[in-house]
Amino acid sequence: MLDIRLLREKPDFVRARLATRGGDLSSQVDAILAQDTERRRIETELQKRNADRNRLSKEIGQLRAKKLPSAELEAQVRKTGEEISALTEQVTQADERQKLLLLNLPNLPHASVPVGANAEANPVVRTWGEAPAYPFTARDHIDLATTLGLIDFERAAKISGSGFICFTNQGARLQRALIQFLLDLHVEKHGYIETAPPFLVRREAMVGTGQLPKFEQEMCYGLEDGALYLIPTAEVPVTNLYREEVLPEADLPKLFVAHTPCFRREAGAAGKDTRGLIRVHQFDKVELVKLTTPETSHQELEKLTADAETVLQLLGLHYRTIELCTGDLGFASAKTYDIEVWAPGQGRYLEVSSCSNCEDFQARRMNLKFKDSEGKNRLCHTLNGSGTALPRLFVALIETYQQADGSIQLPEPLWDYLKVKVIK
RNA sequence: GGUGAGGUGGCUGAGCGGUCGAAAGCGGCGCUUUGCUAAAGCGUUGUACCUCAAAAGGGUACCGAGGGUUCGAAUCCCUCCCUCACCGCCA
Repeated sequence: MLDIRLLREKPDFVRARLATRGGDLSSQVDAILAQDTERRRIETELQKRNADRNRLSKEIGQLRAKKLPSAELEAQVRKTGEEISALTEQVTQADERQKLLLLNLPNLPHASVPVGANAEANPVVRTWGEAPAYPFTARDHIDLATTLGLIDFERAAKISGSGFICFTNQGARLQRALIQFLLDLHVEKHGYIETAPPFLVRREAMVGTGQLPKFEQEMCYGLEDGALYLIPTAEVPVTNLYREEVLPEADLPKLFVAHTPCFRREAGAAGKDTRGLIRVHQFDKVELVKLTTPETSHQELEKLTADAETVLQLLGLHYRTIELCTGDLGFASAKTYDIEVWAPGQGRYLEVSSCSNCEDFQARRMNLKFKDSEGKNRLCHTLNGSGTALPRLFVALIETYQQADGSIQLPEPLWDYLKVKVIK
């Protein structure tokens, strides 16, 4: 959510920044400003009426204390009370309209973000390693996993439908080993605090991080009773942990790592990546979240991205890091790096991590603040990034380390976790 | 799921339906005293929003949330949320 004061004071700046995302956001800005003017007009009127009532009621109290008649004033206040009820209703409605409009407006891209129309304009900021070459035709993960008995696609679909997978045997062990490896890495080497948050959250939490209200249909699973939502990412519960709190500045930055399942409808992606485990409705992910001051957030984003990249470096997986241009930026993000790992069996890069600085966009929605050195309460900045998504890491890993005989020669960091060096 | 207790300012903790944004204590900040510290004394100390060109000033709201009663609600009534305790059930 953007600061309404910024919209009021620099509407042209906001319009210009939003325009770089593409689409018609200017008319939304106009609608918000009109609504804001109207809201303030009614609110000021209401406050005057309230002041009247307070004053008159006090007078009535004084008259009564002196046993003097007060019926006339009482009639007057009763009338004022009716006006107040009507105005209060109007203010509530105006507030709600304005809030809804603001909640549906995306974040401003950071000034450093390259301007571009879509994903084609995303610059590659660095590349690590090289795509491995094979003296045989590289097989894809579906082939490998099925042959080795690592994943049971058919039976998962039988019980849950398409888009669900079941890791089995060494496949399940490999995923568990990866989770353990990732958590240990981020806790022990990168200084994150491990958290194991709820997988079901209230609506407010989803609104706080920006999944709602805009993406209700496309993205999220809600429970029938409407009270709780299945998290699409650990970003939701973890970023919201300190919502509605004022943190001491000395506590920042706060660094969290969490392993959770993620549940996604993927309604907007029908027909894409339907086979295999590239795009599924439920997957595991190790997520990194930071709560910082505005002064350090962009530097923390660089570190967070580097922390995620370390995963791929340690596992010896070729990857590239791209920066999302303005047209490809997510709703809540001011700046995002995507990390894409090479999948030899696919012959393409797969997004395994998306590292974003949401600046104060989420913090304003969730009322997350810190007390600065001068004692003023200011909004925190929030960041998140995958460290990393499990299924796609799994894909890249087995496709990269496949041998001619279809076995998987695991990289050294996983040996202790999996207790074997080769999956065959 | 059942029963009971309770949710007040940074914390502890008062609060008869009117003068309560809220006593008192602690903590924080400032000043005085002091060579320094300690101690003491005095003062000050919430958030959001509206108004104002800005500051100053003025105003409104907020005592878990939302409704209701009333001329007037922290105070009375209802619903919900949450916390704590005990019981039941359960991984």
